[in-house]
Amino acid sequence: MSTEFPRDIDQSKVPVFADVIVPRHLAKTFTYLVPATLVGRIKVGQRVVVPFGRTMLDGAVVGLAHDLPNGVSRSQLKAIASVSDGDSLSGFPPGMFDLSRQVAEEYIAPWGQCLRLVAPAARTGTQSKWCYVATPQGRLAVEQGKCPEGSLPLFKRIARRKSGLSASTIQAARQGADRRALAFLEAQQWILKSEAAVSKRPARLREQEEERELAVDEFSPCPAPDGDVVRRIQALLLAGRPARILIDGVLDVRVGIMARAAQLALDGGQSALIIIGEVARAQWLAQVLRTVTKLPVTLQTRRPSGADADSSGSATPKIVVGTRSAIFYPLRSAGLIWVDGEEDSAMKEPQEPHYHVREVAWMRAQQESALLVYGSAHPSLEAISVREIERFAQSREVCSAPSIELVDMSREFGGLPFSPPLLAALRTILVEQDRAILFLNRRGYAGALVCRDCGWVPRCPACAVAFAYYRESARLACRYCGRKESLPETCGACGASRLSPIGEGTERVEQEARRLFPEARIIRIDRDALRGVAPARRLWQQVRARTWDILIGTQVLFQREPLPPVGLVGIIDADSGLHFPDFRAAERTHQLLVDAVNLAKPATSGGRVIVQTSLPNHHVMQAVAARDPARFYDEEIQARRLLGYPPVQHLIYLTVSGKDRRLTESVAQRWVDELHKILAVRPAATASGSTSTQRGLPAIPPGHGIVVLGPVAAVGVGPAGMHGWHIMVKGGDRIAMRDGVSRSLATRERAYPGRTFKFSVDVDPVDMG
DNA sequence: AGCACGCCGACT
DNA sequence: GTCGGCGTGCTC
Repeated sequence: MSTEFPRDIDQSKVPVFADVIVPRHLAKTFTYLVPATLVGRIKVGQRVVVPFGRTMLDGAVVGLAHDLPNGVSRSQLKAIASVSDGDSLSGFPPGMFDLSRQVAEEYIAPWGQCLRLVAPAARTGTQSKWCYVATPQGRLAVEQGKCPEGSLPLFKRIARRKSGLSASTIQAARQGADRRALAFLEAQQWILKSEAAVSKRPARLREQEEERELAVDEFSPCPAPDGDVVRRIQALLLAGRPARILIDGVLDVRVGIMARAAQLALDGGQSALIIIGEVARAQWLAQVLRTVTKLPVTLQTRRPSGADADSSGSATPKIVVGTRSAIFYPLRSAGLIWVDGEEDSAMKEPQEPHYHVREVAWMRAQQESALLVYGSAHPSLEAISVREIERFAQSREVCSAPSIELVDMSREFGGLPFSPPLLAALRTILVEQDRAILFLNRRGYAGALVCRDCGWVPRCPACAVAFAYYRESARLACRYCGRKESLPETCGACGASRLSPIGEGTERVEQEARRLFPEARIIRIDRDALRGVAPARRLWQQVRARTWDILIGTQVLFQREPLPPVGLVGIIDADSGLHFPDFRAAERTHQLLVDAVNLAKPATSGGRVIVQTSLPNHHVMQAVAARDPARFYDEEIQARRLLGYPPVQHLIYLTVSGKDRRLTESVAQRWVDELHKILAVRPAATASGSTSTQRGLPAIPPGHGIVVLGPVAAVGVGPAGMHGWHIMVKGGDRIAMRDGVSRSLATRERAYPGRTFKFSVDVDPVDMG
């Protein structure tokens, strides 16, 4: 990818050629002539409309030159059609053009693709609501030769697309003849302007309806004390230098501080940008902030559309609450950027460019000299490991935390979902007419084997992640390095022979609860139960109305507004998430358990949490039971250091996909080979313990070796008939890895043009596989 | 990525 | 016979 710095040139010399990037998955730039009328206006960073193939595209100038680049002759060049301006001269909100370049470099994505993130979507993309379709009478008329010559090409262009041609595609291009042709065809009713097949309106309406239902009144954020945090925020906002702080605390405390911080920013004439993972949470938070601060709050849960986001950024300071893509929201002066729940996997964009809000927010904060706040009840290891970060632990008062007990499931109760202590606690709750939440960790379903007696799980000796269990082939395989093993007969820890797939038996929880407590009102909230809009709404209404005694739920419990605390939280299978084949399995489990614990009332009001686990000595369980997150973080960071995982080292996850399984594998293998050459790495085997030495390679400083793992077959993802192979690049030298992968990607795409193979890159992957 | 050109199966 | 599926190729 050509990511050389934009160059400006001596404007006095003409003619000038402009290098333009377009919003497509194309890594290269395209050269255009600068028309005499625009010579003064075309600068690097200028947004321009250019003819591209048969259409017009919204691109950006990334370079200027007096000479033609090699390989192109002047005759094939087209001229820039116009500059897009809007309120800002360049057509981009201030700083956003540079931000898009940083994102492109950091995440190894075509710059043009990143442009779409920062350019208000007025013309870019095919999101237009309108499209033109040919009418039957139009087709007939044209068949009969009634169509004038001038309008014929346009009609044919529209007619050949069954679902019609997007209005924006034509609109941008319609000048002179095309414009007249379009008007003529429409007047004759030979074409029809109609709403595009995928209309966004129903979704938007639904969201608004849901927003009205949100139970904001039940939530009262802790009023932010004029304590250390608020004073520090105030000082940092005034300092006008980029800074990062981490606020580690429960939601009601965070929201209190957030409201104060936003207020302080606005008092100082600056805006506040608040990012939160889930749409429903963003809606809830916007409502809460409106109520608490009495300030204007804009909700931005989708990419800015032309209507709302003017290109220069909003002139009056305001509070913007939004989901992931709102990190690119144009604001004139963002003094405060708050990423709430920075550890949420929703902070990672699943499509190209695979940016992470935690990092993009920092890029933006640096650019705008803003204060960046990461807020979380259980910060990621990445956030706590940021070298210069100031951390404020706003821990719950000890008295406001519930009492927590661990129940060792490895020695008791023969596979029943409820241990005697949990049963007893449930009975008490029902007698006292309080409520209980039974929490299930469904993530464990992903298929590992576990010993029913001691909780041991077979793991890959090299990667330390749980082996994935393949029932059909009766094998174990490592999702990271591809190592395969046959099924163990007996448990590797205790020698028992009761190994079975994780998750079996948890379906029985609801059944069993109903059998044991026939008089209790029991509802279940999980992905299956929430399928469909109407059932989901009904269920959430029931949850809010508290017409239940026992609520059985999975992670989806945390995706909405916070639930009112209950007397008892029972965590049925606390350790099942530990066995997910992901190096973050323990971290995720810790987060979930902390969230589950926070569903309970304070101990002073009788709040209890019962954690059922087969691994009571695991650092996650110990940290939760002791209400001491440091126990978890200290041990977890040690493990990451030992195994070379983030945040100590870095990962880049590569995927090759294609139709033919074997061919795709060989293409992936060649990519691995090339990465070895470019990165001068030892073969993966060396790093994982065996002893072969590669001759002629430079010595790698200890701790900074880069390893390349794979290719590993992808498991059942992607469209049917496609085969994916994953490669993982792992190492300490982030820049070298990024540059190497970037270069190798370019050669791969050159070596395999066309669509036979698709290459994708995910820097700092969050969910793998 | 889009969008068009070009080559093979089920329909007026 | 052609309408329309989606497999390659190109975009300054």
